[in-house]
Amino acid sequence: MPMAGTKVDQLVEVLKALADPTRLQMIGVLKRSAEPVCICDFTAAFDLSQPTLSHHMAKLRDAGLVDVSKAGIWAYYRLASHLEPKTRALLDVLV
Amino acid sequence: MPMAGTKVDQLVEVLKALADPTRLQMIGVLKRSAEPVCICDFTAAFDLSQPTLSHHMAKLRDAGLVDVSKAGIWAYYRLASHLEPKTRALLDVLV
DNA sequence: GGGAGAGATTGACGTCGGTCGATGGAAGCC
DNA sequence: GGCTTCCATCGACCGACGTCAATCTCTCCC
Repeated sequence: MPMAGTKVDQLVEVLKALADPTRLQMIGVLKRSAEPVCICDFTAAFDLSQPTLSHHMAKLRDAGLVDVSKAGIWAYYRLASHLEPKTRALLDVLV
Repeated sequence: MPMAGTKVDQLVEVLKALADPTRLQMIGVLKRSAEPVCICDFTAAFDLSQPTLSHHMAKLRDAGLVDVSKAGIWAYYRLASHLEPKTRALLDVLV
């Protein structure tokens, strides 16, 4: 089943979203966490500015890897619930 | 088993090598092909210059994804035989 | 209303990455 | 030796990317 079902460009977009140390670790945190995570949790864990982390999270969101739900002041992020099978398998291998 | 065994940076290096349409398709060709493939085969398949394809192949080689063996004028590329389990699983998911 | 806090957006800067043309070997053939 | 072929390397160009400071938006609470 060689590259069947998913177009190359779409797969590349997911890979590019994951091909960054910060974003890969963010996805790892989200995948291991049962609870949604807010940006402020990441600013405490990573030594990066808040805009930078927000930018990384936007990349993950654009790639369809995470869902966000705003609750009051906070934005809660979690792993996307409707991941494609190939993307899901990819994350299972990676983190 | 969250991110166990492989350091994040090493994993990111592999992901960056795969996060390009040309290289992802090159890996697909190599993985599906029982025979080693030379650069000239890629120049026929892709609409890119020979230096560009050689550059992409070097990236795959630096990431440890492919092996090369020179025979006379030709350079034969194949999927690396000593892939890490996680990398192998990654390629099985992708292509 | 006014202040405070969380997060997104903007603008800027430096670096990295993909691409090409030109050049440089190395091997085979006349 | 001289020519051709395959591949790697170099230099250059340009767009994309990661990062930050500054600013904006929105919500909550006094």
